[in-house]
Amino acid sequence: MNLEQVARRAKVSTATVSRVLNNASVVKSTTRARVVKAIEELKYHPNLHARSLAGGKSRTIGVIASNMENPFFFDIYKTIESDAHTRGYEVVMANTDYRSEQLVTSVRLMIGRRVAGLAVIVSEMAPELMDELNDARIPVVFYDVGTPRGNVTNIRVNYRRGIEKVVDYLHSLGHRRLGFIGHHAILGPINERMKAVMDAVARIPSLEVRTAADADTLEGGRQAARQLLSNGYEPTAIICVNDVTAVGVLRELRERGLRVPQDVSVTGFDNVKLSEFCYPALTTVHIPREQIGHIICESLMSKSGKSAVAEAEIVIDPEFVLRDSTGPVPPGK
Amino acid sequence: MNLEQVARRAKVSTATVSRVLNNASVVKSTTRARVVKAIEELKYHPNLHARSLAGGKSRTIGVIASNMENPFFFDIYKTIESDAHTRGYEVVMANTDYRSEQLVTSVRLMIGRRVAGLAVIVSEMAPELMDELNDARIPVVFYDVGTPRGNVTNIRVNYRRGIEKVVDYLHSLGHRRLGFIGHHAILGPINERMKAVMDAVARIPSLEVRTAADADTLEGGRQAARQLLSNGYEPTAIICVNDVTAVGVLRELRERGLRVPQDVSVTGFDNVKLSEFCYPALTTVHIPREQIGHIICESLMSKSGKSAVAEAEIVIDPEFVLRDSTGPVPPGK
DNA sequence: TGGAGTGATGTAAGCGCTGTCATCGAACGT
DNA sequence: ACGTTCGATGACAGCGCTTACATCACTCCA
Repeated sequence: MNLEQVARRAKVSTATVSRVLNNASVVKSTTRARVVKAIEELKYHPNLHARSLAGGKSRTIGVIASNMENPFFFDIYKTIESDAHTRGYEVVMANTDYRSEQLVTSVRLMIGRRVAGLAVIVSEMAPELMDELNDARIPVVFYDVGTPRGNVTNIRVNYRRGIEKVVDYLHSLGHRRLGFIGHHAILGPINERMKAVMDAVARIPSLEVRTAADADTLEGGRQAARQLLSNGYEPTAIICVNDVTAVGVLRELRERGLRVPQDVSVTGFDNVKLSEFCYPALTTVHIPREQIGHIICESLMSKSGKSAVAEAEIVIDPEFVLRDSTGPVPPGK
Repeated sequence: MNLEQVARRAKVSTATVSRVLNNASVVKSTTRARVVKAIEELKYHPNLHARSLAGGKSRTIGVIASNMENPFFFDIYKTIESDAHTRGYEVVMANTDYRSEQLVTSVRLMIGRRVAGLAVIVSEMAPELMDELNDARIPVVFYDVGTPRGNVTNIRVNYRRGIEKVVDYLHSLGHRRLGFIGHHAILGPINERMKAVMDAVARIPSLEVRTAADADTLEGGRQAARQLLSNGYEPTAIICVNDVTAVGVLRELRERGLRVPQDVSVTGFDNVKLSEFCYPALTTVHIPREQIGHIICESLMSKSGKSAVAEAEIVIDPEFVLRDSTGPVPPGK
């Protein structure tokens, strides 16, 4: 079922059918009606591949994230999708699961699809891959990628400020022995986030911190908590890299008979919906996901218009959110 | 950057480049090396649209779900994706957000992309849309769509059995006044699931039930609970259509000072990871999402091979999972 | 009355691939 | 020495669209 058959049935040329499909106003209304009728009768659906190929544009934007299971990323995705739709764009998503080969595959897939723009929401990305993307002349927006290269917009969260707020608050409650739970991608002193944590703690001499890591899933958080508490270390407060992980930690503590916040305080990061709904509700740091989604989409759209916009860095300041999972250090600890 | 330029640089024909790209073994290794070199030097990425168009196949399968935010659907999606990848297929996803126009749009988009197969994981679908899909000759697998039409495989969960197990268990604990929390799509006596609930309750004369609904989100569950409890009704047990909703209900009960399970019992459905991690851990019904994902993928693959396989219905029997959110009816209730 | 202007439609050349068929040189058997 | 076979490669016709550009029938005004 193709354009030509529709054209034949409506007794017009393929160009006219194409014009009808693309809402060109030049078509006479009686002709248009004939064409529409033929389309319906034949149950015709335009071939999007042919369209993209012939038109030289795909009207599609790609979103690559490291873990769509985490509602934080999904919220960003949803905003992008909604914004894109209102502008007549489609969105294709790819999940990398924190695997760098998967990231390479996904990026190439997006290039192959000739997406009109690409949002990359992963914490780590090889410089060569950034170059590859840059050479493909695809407008790109990074979220939270350490050191971007090329003509891209990079959106960063001031993680440092966020973590400082958390550390300061815990310190004000009298906590001294802290735990930090991250995930593979960010553990290691090279990582910006990891450094932020270490620096925030180092500012206050009386503070001590140990770290543990796993993927940012419920189960991962639990495993990491187990690991953190396994070698006799008894933190009075545990800082988590995000809310999902924190919920996993909450469970492990419960299982060990440790009450939150009476025995141990726990903090999350992101302020996803779940952080309000778990028990106890998490003290966390809000990151405005919708705003991030809007910025990404807008930036992508403006870039695909002009040829070469100067690269930009956008920094977002997170807000501290006080809930029920934090409390004063237990007496005698 | 296209095939021709690569061919020119490697001093071969476009056909040979194409053969290299598609791993045809007929190419002499020295020629292959020249081509690979040219591809790398030019940073060439094949245009997937052209490939699909010329090849007449897309090696892509589509997945449409009503709410990817719910980990239940996402788990199915992930399994499909992983299975598809091992077979060299790509996956594109679409989220309908329970909106029927969005479903129509998504289905047409998939047809337009000429996907090799399509999984539709939504509870409700207009018959005309099913016909449209059928006419497009795309292999389709439905999950949990009420009354499928055309040459499709339909995977159903024996919801009836699942809900009976829940109702029977609550009855055995002495509960009489029940609440059921669904979501828009399933409320209304026509719906299979709704009927299952009503029938399961009707079997036992002493039982009474009232219903409330909202979307299957944390917030939606909370709203629905509020609605259910707003008009003086005091159920001693609340059955939820899924786990996410149940976690929302848990929060509302906590806010009202009602203890679970001492004052009110709550049950979920699906047995997503979160159901173990929330507090209290949910008594629920397990639905094997990975199995469903595997079946979907396999069915799709086998269909795209043969021309017309007989339609099939696969029914999955759910299992009752006892945890901490259910207990005996409070004395005097 | 004739040419310019205009609105509606047709013609046809690609877009970047794949896949069929043709070609060509080398090795082989007789 | 000559036809045969075969492995390796090239030529080229599409796939189903979009989009200049051409065309054609009118209308309008000098």
